[in-house]
Amino acid sequence: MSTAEGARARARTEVTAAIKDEARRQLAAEGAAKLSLRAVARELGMVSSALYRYFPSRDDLLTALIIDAYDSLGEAVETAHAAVPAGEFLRRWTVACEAVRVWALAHPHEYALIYGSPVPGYAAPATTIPSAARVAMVLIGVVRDADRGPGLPGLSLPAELRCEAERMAAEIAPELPVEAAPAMVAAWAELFGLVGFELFGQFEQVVLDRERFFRHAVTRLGASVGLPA
Amino acid sequence: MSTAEGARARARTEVTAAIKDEARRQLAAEGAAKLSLRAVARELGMVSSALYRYFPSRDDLLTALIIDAYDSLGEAVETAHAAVPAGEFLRRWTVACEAVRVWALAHPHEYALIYGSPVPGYAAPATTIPSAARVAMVLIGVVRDADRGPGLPGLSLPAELRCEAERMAAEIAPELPVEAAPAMVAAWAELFGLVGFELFGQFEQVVLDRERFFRHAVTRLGASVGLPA
DNA sequence: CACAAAGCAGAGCACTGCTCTTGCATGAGA
DNA sequence: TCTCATGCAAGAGCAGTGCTCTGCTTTGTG
Repeated sequence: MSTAEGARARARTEVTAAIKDEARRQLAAEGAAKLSLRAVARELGMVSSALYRYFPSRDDLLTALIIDAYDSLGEAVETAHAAVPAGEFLRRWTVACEAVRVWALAHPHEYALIYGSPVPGYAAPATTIPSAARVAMVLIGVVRDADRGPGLPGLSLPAELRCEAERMAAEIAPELPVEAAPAMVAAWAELFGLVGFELFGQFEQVVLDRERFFRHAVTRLGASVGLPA
Repeated sequence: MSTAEGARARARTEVTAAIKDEARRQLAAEGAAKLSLRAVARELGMVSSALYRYFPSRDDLLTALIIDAYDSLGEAVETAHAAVPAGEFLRRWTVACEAVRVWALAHPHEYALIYGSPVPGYAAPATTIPSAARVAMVLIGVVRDADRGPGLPGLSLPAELRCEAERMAAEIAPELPVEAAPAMVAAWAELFGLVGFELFGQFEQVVLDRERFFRHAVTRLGASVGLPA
């Protein structure tokens, strides 16, 4: 009665939030594979079956955590990027990329949840797409602004890819020059390739000064999508 | 007595191979998370506890499969690459990259096992390193040969990265020019970023003509490490 | 040929996700 | 204000998991 939604509904959202919090704690501590509904329930002082009133299955709980992780990463990147003056395109780009890396190092298990191998038999529902796209939107925004501003240098685009590039540009970033679309997607993949390799141990005994190397790589990446130095 | 190693040892290696084969079958069918020692034993007509005579734990079985997967991928890339004339550097590069993609699409679960998120609490032993390095060795070989041949164009290398680049070059590819080392590592990460994104669904509704896009991306990648067109 | 070692089966432990029934407390309408 | 339906938690139980321990049988070898 204290709120418009009624006491019952409010209690429900509170318990739901508490479950997600505890699940996130266990996720950070042990990883997605060891996330157990029973353990979450135990920690919250309830019985395991009670959790199924809030999440119909373990996968649904994971989906909720996935969306939260995408949003957490997206917000981190957006705020870091927003602190850079709009005219410094390359710095906007590198700062956004570095925010991805910093977030990933701070939340390795959540990163693995969203960018690692998908759980078998689990298909991420379409609900996750908007949250998942936030990082890409920031990167696209930088290139779009640079294109409107000083003008992007013409990127090469072989004839056989023209058709696909036009579709890509039309579908994901209508304001982007057609030539930039494939380069953007490739840069996007390299960014997460770099972060994933560092996080998942592939750089062990290969790259030691990770931060410096990463900064160099994303700077080159900015140039590869046509950002002026 | 029929062989030098003795009948007992031979039976042991045969059973070990049978276990790995069945495990690989289940891995391909259901993914690493659903690989169950009991199911493997059941399919082989033995009891679960008997498996522990061959693999001390589930993780040890996974390690064996990981090494096999790295070797399978490495061999696929090596043979595809060997079919290209030594002088066509860019084609050697793209063929090797495309072999990675083809293998990954044919063995998605094994790819996820070696390049996806690591199992929590599981650290890949150093035994896996030689097998894991085979793909990188092929790529390094192409750039090395191109450098000895027509000469690689000078890649830019900021002063602050010089030290790390020298260490990287010395440690992983002594014959490589120092300037090429960071570019190689970045290209390596992008290659697996691209393949991973396609395999793990990140390209859904973003890239449709995957093969064409991939070919374009790895061609650009070859140029980025200095290979002449 | 005898013996020790290797391999096997089976029971059992402590878990997991998930389902079903039962009983209780509480919020909402008469 | 009282009643009643609804939301929720509890607990037992099912089928499965990785892993261990105890005996028993097979088998290669000195």
